[in-house]
Parts: sequence; structure tokens; C-alpha cells
Amino acid sequence: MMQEPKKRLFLVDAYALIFRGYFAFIKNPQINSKGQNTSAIMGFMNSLIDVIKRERPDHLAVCFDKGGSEARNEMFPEYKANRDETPDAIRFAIPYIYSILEAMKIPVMVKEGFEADDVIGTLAKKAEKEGYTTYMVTPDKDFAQLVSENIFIYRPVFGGGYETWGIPEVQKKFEVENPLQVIDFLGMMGDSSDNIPGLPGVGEKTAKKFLKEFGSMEALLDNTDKLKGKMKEKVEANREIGLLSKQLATIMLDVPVEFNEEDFEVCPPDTEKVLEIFDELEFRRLKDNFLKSFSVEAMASNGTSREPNDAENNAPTTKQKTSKVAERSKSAGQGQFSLFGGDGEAAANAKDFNTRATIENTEHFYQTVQPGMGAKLFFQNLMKQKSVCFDTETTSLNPLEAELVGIAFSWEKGKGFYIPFPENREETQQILEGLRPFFEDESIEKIGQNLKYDIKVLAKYDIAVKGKLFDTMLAHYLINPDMRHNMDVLSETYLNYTPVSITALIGKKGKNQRSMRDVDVVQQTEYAVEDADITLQLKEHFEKELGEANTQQLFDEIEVPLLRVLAAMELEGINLDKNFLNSLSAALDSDILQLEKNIYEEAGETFNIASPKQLGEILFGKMKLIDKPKKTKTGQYSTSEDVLSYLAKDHKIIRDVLEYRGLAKLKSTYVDALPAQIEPTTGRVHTDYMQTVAATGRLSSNNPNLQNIPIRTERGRQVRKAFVPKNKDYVLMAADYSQIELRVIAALSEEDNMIDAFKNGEDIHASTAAKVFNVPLEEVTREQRSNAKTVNFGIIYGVSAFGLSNQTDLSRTEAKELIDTYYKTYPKLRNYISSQIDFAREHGYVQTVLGRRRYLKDINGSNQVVRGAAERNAVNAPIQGSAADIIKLAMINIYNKLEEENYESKMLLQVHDELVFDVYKPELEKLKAMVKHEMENAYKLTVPLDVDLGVGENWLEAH
DNA sequence: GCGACCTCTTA
DNA sequence: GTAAGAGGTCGCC
Repeated sequence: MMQEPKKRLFLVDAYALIFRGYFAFIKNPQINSKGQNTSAIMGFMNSLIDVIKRERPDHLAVCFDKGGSEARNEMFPEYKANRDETPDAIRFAIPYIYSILEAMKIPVMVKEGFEADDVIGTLAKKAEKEGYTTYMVTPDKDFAQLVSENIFIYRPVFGGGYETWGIPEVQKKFEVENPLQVIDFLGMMGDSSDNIPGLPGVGEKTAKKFLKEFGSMEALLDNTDKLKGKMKEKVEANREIGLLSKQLATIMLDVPVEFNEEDFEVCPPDTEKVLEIFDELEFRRLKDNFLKSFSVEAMASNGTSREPNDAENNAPTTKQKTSKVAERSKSAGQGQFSLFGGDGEAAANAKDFNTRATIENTEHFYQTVQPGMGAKLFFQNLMKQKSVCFDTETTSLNPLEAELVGIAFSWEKGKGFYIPFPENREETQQILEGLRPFFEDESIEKIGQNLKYDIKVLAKYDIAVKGKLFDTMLAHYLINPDMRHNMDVLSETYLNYTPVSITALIGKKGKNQRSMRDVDVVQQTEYAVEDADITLQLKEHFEKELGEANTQQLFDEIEVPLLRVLAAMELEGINLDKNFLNSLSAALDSDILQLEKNIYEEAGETFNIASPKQLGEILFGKMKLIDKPKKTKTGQYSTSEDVLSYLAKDHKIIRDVLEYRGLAKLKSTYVDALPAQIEPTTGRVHTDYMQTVAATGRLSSNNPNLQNIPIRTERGRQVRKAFVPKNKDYVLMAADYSQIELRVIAALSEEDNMIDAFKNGEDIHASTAAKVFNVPLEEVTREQRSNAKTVNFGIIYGVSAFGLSNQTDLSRTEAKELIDTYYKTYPKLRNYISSQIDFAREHGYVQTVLGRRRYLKDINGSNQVVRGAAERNAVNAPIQGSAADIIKLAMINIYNKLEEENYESKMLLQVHDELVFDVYKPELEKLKAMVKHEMENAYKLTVPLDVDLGVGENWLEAH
């Protein structure tokens, strides 16, 4: 590997990496057949070999603690006193690690009575004088104090990758001028794991503030007159502790160790010995890795290697199959690899490691298609197929920014092809043009997992995906909506096959994640075609099940067509008035600052209001605003809205806290977050609708979530003004269903009293109040209507008297009475509810008007609480789900009309019972009529559906 | 850096 | 009482 001109020394912080390794596997401890927990050894060796492989250091040492720090213990006997017993797995690991290091001929540095930090610090400084650049290999941020122009922190990250901290990184991270100030920072803040006390009441934020203002611990202590209130008292009272903490946090640079260059030189390992130990520990994958890293060939690039850690580049993320969370890491990097070749039978022998088949032990024929003859033959064959599974590989999870890296195709189990694309956009486009006839062929069925993603990516290359679609993720969502639907889970569940992990190829998410572009083409092919192959096999599986569950129609007529609609809406995005939000942010800022001031004054000290824990301590621990404070399940004082609002009328500080919270939330979640989500390539925000998350059949929205933009409060509502039409020629239109869920329950229950109210166009809550409280409609009071409204909604959620009394001013008895009267008023509603529960008990599921099922495994459970929840689900799921079915139908029909009739206007958003459109002004009247008609007639109920339309220059006005 | 917890926003 | 997503803190090392 390349050698830099300057000599490089790597100093490895052994214990820190051992602990890190151990905890990385804490949820999935590595136990070998002898019952030994090898997590710590494995974790440490992974990091060490990774560093060696990446950096090929010529000078290297691993540093250990021995006997703790005499000096620090003398200063402060409690130093590190609160450490838990070292876990057994780590005790067990140490001698092995020593033997492995010995066999690898890696120098070990230990000095009795000193910590590894001090040894490393001393060596780094000495090496610096000798002209070395030193990399301290450690996850421990305390080392930041040692960073200089020649000394860096080198933090390995699991799954590959690392980050280097130099002076600029330390300055940024700790918000200091000089790395030495990190000592002051640590001293002020303290460190619970080392039991360094720090200044009481000073956490990360305050420490940074102090450093900016005073520069050092000493300067702070000399200028306490500039502080005020409680903080002043506390700092002054803890002068000594502050100075002691700083001393404890200081890494010593005068450990009696010498830096003799030759002692640190890296020698070839005693391979046989190393392998012997690895065999004993049953480290198969590590062994493999070690051999590859230390063989002569390892020095040259290795095109055919299947090892994941080869790519060195840092780059953006890759596509992830079903959701933003990468879940394919379960077996990555943990030596669970089976070395068995051959067929699936061998997998059965791999007990203790992995009982599932993998690409390693499954026969497959995956081919990379290169330009030329091969490509021609492939294409001819492709066009002959009736049904093909495909899967795109890209550089990003964000389809708007994703570059195509390759596309995999499969139409026969165990076989498939991969077309890689060059980095050059024009060339990629050219190759794609060759594939256009396939994608745009109406007669070839396209199969995929999460096709919405692939369709969006291809749309950016102006390729439409036509013909019948089969999305395995959607299919499984209908088969079992309560499960997760990412491909790896599906594969393991239905095919008993563990796919190649994406993290093995590109690393875990984070800034060190590599891009699919940097993975070699052989591995790209194996990974991508495997996905297409698996997806194809899943399709065979789900096709049958869809028929059995009788959800075929829902699949063909709702979910699959909707996928295209959502793709279009997401690609379109919505325009945001950034300037407006910026001014809103500034206004909020000043109000928040004022409230902060008030609260500190009322509390008599400063603290973090956003921390429920600190807030609870102040309000209930210190100020004792309440006799018997409510506690959360973790034993903290509860500071939730309903607790606080109860106290608001008596205490100004509570009112201020509530207002502070509201404003802080508004600012961080919406006003500041939304502009940051504007897509640079389009200047608009593009939410991602999740079609397979909500168990009831609703959509969900994320990145950003545009389904929870504030509307209830005046201040919050302002955010909606930031959602504006495309340009001057457009307006926004919002169309929402009026009381759709109540209409659904009225129709499903055939409750005439309620149906008539809807048919007569009555205000349903007032109508309910009139009937329940037995007063004429026009004499219903606000309070009566409000209570009736609460019950109406309560019914939808599966109400109990307890819940109802919590939501209203009514007592438990009054609530019960109200519910009883309610059921007398609407007798069929009660029957309907019990019939739903009975149905669920008998069949194990409930369903919507379109046959969307939700399985309720706890419906016959013996635990009352769990069963109660299942019963409420049995009531709610058909209602919420039917409403979701109806708006989905409406969306599909509206989208088709917009396309067929060549509207300029676009559908932009869905918020459960509302649709939002960018309306080209000349089309306004026509569109209004069309949308209203399609929504109101999407599905025929015995109750009319009613849609309200609003138009305006922004989303708020459109309501 | 990651997950658990708490809180808050919507329909 | 139903269904979601997201931000901040805190404790794990």
C-alpha cells in the first residue's frame, strides 16, 4: 500500500476497543461451541485487523492499562470507583488478546500504575519530536486534548470505515479554540464512567458556554462574579472539585516509557500461531479476513475477493430495500459465515452458527452483463419473457439524488443478470435507452420489492415502468400488515435464506458508509442479482397467499395502482416559502429567550427546560408545586402536558414552561426542520409516503412528515402559510372528507339515527348532543356538543368510561352514564361493536369494506389488558382502515383523470382524510368539480360522503 | 453513535 | 381509548 513520506505511528487503546467490541455484540453475543463468549476478542480483533488492512502501518503498538492510575487514585480515591465489575467475557478475552498480539508480533505497551491514556499520550508526544505523525486508535473522546498538527485520533467504525480527528475536528466538536481546552471541558462537565465529578449542574451545554466566555476552568473560577443565581453559588462552592476534576481529566505526558523507533516496527506475524488461536476460538471469518489481510496478495488489489472490507472510499449511502433503517446487518461481520460449499443440505450442518441457507451454500448462477455480444443476447432473451423481476442499485436512498449503479434482472429461480453502469451520466443514459423497450413494454410484468423506489429512480432518467406490477413488499403488507416487510425478513421467514448483508458491502449507516459505486462489480452482481432472485421467489410464494386471503383485488386495484400515484406525488414535491419560515424562526427565537429568562428567574436557577428530568426536579423536587407528583414508569416526575396544564392556572412558571415547550417544539420540529428538507435539485420538499407501515391501511409520511403539520393553535398554524403553490399561475386547493370515520361507522353499523343525521346534513356532534342530552338541536350548548364530540370519537377508538372521563371534565360515573345513554341513542352501534369483537374472536382478524385484514392474535388472550387492546383494535381497524381504503380509491381515480385529461394541476399531499393540490388557475373550476365528485363517489356507502373544498395562496388559506 | 424514554404534532 | 413520525435528553461505553 501507499506509504506517506512522513513516518506514521499507530497507538491502539486496547481496553477502549475491547469494551467497544464487547458492547457492539451485547445483543448478540458471540458464543462458540465450547460456550465461550468471544465477543470482546472478536470485536477487538476486527478493529485491529481493519486498521492494519486499511493503513498498513509500519510502526504500531497496542497499549494496555495496568493496575489503574496511581497518581489519579492518590488525588481522588473515588476515581473510577463506580465502574461495574469487568464483564466475564472481557476478563476471559485479555489473555487471548495478549497471545494473539504476541503471535502477530505486534508490540504491546504497558506500564504498571499508569493508564493506557497516559502511555499513549507520552509516546505520541515523544514520537512527535522524532518527526512522526501519530494516530491514536481509540473511540475515547478524551484523547482530543492531545491532538496537534502531528497527532490525530483515529476512530474505527464497525462495518468498516473510520474517522480521523485533527485540530479542526476537535475545534468543531468541542467548540474550542485549542485542543488543550478539551481538558477544561471534561473537567467542567465531569465523566460519570470515570467518576470524575465535574462542576455540579454543568453538562455539555453549559461547559461549552463557559469555555466560550472564560476560556478555561481557572478563568471561570476567577471570574465567578460574572455568573449569577444558583449557578454562581454552585461554582463558587465547588472550586476545589473543579480544579481536581480538571487534573483528573488531564492525560499525563511524563510516563516513564521510551520511544525507540525499532521497538514499534511491524514484523510479519507468526501466521501458524495466530491461526491456531483463531481455530481454538472458532473464528472462521476472522481467520479468513486475517489471511487475506496478511497474505502477500493482499497488498495488491483483489478483484475477485468477496470480502466486504475492501473498498476504502467514503461516499453516500446506497438504496435500502424497504425502509430507511438498514436491517440487513444481523449476520454481518460476526463470523457467522459458514464455510460449507455445495448445496442447501450443507447448511443444515452449520448448527450453532447459521441454520439458514446463504449465497455461500446455495447454487446460483448470477452473471454480469458486459457490453457487446453478451448484452445483445441478454436483451433478446429479456424481451421474450412474460414476467421479470428487477432491482436497481444506486448511490443513495434518496431517489431524487440517486445515481444508477446497476440493475439486476431475474426470471428464473437461482439465475439472473446484472447490468453495471458507468459513472458517466450520458453513457448510463445510453445503456438505459437500450433497456427502455423492456421497461416500457406493457405486456411484460415487472416484479420488485418496493417498486416505488425503483420507479422514482428510473423516472429521473426519463424511463417509465409500464405493464403489470407485482410488489412483494405490498403483497406481504396485505398478507400480514402487522409484520415488517423488508426483504431480509421476508427472505428469512418465507425462504429460510439469509441474503448478503448490505452492510457487509458498504458498511453501516453513518458518514463512513461507502457507496454501492465503490463496491467491486463482482460483489455488486452477487448482491443485486441475489435480491432480484429472492424477490422473484417471494413473488411465487405471495401470489398464492394473496388468493387465499382473498386480498387479490385489494392488491390489484388499490395498492399496486396507488404505488404509481404516490411515486408521482413524491416526485412532484411541494413548494415551501423559506423566507417566511426564517422570519417565523427569528420571532420564535426571541419569544423563547424571554420565556427562558422568566423561567430561570422563577426557578431561581438555570437548567435545561427541555430536559423533562431536570424540569421535574425543579418543579416538583425543589419547588414542590404539587403534593403527590405523578411519576413516569421509569420513576421520574412526569411533566407531561396534562400534568402541567392542571397546574397552569396557579403557577406562572408552569404557564411559561408550557408555552416554552410549545414554541421550542414548533421551532425545532417544523420551522427550522422544514427548510432543511428542501431538496436542492428541485427546490421543493418531497415527502416519502410509506405504504406498508400503518397496520390499519393508512399511509404514513416521513422525511419530512407532512401529515402532522400544526393546525390547532394559532401560532402553530402559521407553519401552514409556508406551503405555497408552484408559482403565480397556481393556487393550492385542499379537499377533505367531512367526518369520514363517523360516516363509515354509521354505515357499517346501519345505525339509522346516525345515518339520518348525515343524510340531513346535520352537524353530527350537535345532533348527537341533542339526542343524548335530550334537548332540541338549537339549544345544544357548547359544552354538550364538545362532550358528544368526545364520545363520538371515543367510539371510533373503542371507548371506555375511564378513558372518556380522562378526556373530559366528567367524572367516571358521569362518563359511564353518558356512554350508556349514547348506546341507547344509537343501539345498533353497540351491536356493531360487539359483533366486530365476536368476529375477531372467531376468525382471528377483522376487515375493512374492501377486505383489508388485520389479524389480532391477542383477541382471545388471557391477559385482560392485552385482550382489551386487541378488542379496541377490532373496533377501530375496520373504521380507520375503511376510510383509508376509500381515500386511496379516490386518489387513484383522481390521478387517472389528471393523466387522461392532461391536467397541468397536480395532486401533492395526502393527510388521511385530505388531499392537497397545486392547481393551475385556469383549471380551478373543472378540477374542483372533478375532485369533489371522485372523492364523494369513490365508494358507495349507505351514508353520503361529503367533501369540503378550500382554495388559497397557501395551505392555511386553503382550509 | 445508538437506543430508550418522554413529549408533542397530526388525523 | 385508534393510527403514525420526530426532536431532545440521557445513559450506555
